[in-house]
Amino acid sequence: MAAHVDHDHERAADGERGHRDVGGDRQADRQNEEEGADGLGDVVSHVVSHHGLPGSSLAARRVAPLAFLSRTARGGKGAAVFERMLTRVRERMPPMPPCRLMPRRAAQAGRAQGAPVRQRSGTLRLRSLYRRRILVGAARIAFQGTASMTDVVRTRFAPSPTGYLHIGGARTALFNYLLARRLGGRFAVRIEDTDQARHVPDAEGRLLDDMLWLGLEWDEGPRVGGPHGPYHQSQRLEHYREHARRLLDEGKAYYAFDTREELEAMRAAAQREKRGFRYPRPARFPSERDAQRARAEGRPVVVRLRMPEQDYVIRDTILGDVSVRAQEMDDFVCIKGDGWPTYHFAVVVDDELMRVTHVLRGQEHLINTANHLALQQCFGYRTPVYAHLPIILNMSGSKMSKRDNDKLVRQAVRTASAAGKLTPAQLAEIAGCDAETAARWLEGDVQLDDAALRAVARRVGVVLPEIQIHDFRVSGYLPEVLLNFIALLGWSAGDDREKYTLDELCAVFSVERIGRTNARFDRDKLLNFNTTALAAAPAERKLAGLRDYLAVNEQSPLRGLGDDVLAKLIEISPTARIFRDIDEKAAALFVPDDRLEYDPDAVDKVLTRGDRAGLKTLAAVRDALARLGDWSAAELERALRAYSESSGQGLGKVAQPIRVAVTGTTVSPPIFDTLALLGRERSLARIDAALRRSGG
RNA sequence: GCCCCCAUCGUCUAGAGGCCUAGGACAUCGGCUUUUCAAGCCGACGACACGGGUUCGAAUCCCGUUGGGGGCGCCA
Repeated sequence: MAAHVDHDHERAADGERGHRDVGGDRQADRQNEEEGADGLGDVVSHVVSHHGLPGSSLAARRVAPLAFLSRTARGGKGAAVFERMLTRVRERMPPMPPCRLMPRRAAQAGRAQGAPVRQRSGTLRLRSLYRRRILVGAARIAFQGTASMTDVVRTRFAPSPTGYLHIGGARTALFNYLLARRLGGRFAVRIEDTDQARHVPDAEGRLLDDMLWLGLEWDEGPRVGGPHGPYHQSQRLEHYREHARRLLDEGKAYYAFDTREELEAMRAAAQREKRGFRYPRPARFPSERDAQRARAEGRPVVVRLRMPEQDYVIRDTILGDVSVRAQEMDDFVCIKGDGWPTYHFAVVVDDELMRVTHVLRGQEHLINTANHLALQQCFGYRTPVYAHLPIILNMSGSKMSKRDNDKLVRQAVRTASAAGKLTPAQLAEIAGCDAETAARWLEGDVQLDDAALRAVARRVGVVLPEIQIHDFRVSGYLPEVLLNFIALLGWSAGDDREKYTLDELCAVFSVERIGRTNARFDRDKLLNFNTTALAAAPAERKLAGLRDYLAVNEQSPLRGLGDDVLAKLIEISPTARIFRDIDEKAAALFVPDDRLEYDPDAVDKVLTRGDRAGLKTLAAVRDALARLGDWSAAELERALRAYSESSGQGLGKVAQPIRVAVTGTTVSPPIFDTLALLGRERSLARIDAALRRSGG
């Protein structure tokens, strides 16, 4: 039973593509033109179709040289050899009986009964062929063949403006940018602001600023315009309405009036019966008048696509062919109750209208693509080239998201509350919201906005890990380093090289070299990258970077310092990993003397502990310093080294008490520079204050 | 629950059936250096998830198991 033929889903074994009628016609035709009717693509699909049969590895071995030859196969004497080998491969491989797509379990049952069953998606076969690069030649043709042979390559980044740009989004943007640059095409940004409920004011500006900070400039989009605008979906509603109208008129879509509760109940029922949910399509579609009546009654009115009853094959450049069976497809909503389009609908309409040729996006969109193929089919639109990027996970293995930070802080707040250290009223005040919102946040019902979350985190002493691009800017990373690092998440050039500038990436990037496995975001490695880059960067770059860091760190005491001082700070911090290191190390130098805070642990460890040896040293050194004529770093070093030698203690024993006395902590730039920067008066005053405080 | 994708050191990865005793980078550990924090230098540890199959030969091709991830919205 497993292998019986279902005429609707019959697929000829010699490589006929499942989505022929999804705009695949044109695609297949053009490919054939490229390769010749009996070209490599044909052989490959032949092999792919039969790979499950014995002798397949033999076939693969035969195909390898064919692929190699394919470059010379179009004309010249290579063609004859190519043809001969082609024939031999075909003779060895009889066509496989047609079969239909089926779930894994049915396939297993079929195989057990000895039926010829092909693996459901064919992805594995394609993938393995890709891996051996047998297909690379063909893949390149397929990848460019869909559109780029006749059109200029156009990629887009289509973020939803709900906050800052995050790592995954940045990588998507970067890859789209690189592909456009590599193929001499254009890169557009489109704002997908179709969710009125979740509209976050200002989010778009922040997102775009983050992109610019990274150096990702777009050819078309907000702020710069372009020939296919407007580039905000909120300004394109006419297009969507028009398109929906078309589907409605042609009977390819229909009105539906279900409430959320009704839908929820249906889904729950499906779950209970252990089947996937599909919207129950009515036998007769509601009329325009029915829709008006429903509206008058206050019922929600949406437009659903009448999903064509067929399998879809997503031809993905990275993943290979991914099949989605008809029974998995649903009559999804195209137009929401508020009259705005859903993502699926808007994306298909806009990608066509904006002439997008290549779609690179996260793998979380992979299955959605089937919906898009269906819509393209209904409109008669062509299908862009798809490439779904592996997902970036955080180190714990889950998807990276802002929610993690929310959770982290919430947990800390609960602990603090339980210990009586934080009252609900205080929480609300810190977060800058009313008590009710604060309570709801504590329950996990809502998320705090960025500033509020930061404020609360600071209060409960939680150091937030960087998640969004902006976080890395605030921490003091170099944008070019972050970009370099992100590029390596899921992509490699195939050699041992790891350091690239954006221009260099443009030159070597290729979609074929994007991997299929999810990548974890390794902060330690990024830190190392930044450390190395910072050490190697010219002084001007570092100064500009530090300025940028200060621009987004309002509370830093280094703010407002002149370039000469900042340059000096950079000079005396040659081993800083991020700009925050410089900031934290030098901060104490720039707070007023009477506001200097002493770290009790530092005071205890360095000054008072062990019979107050540190204080004694400090007092002795103070007098030596006071006698100095020239308060320069060089002179200070000479004096302190001389003292350390004459007193028979290591320099550390001398430097640390001074350090704690003048900075309040055990960490600062080199002690000589620290003193020089602080100046004679303030240095001595701070030392005196420290001696007084500790009763020295 | 249903569907889909994925699988090489702890992490990112290289790997085109024989060049693999599996390469590089980060992390870790040990040593050196050292005025703090760092940084630097030298060295070590460390992986083909498991079970079948194909093949003279498998990290690589096939099947299965296990594990991980994603989707199942009037979010995108």
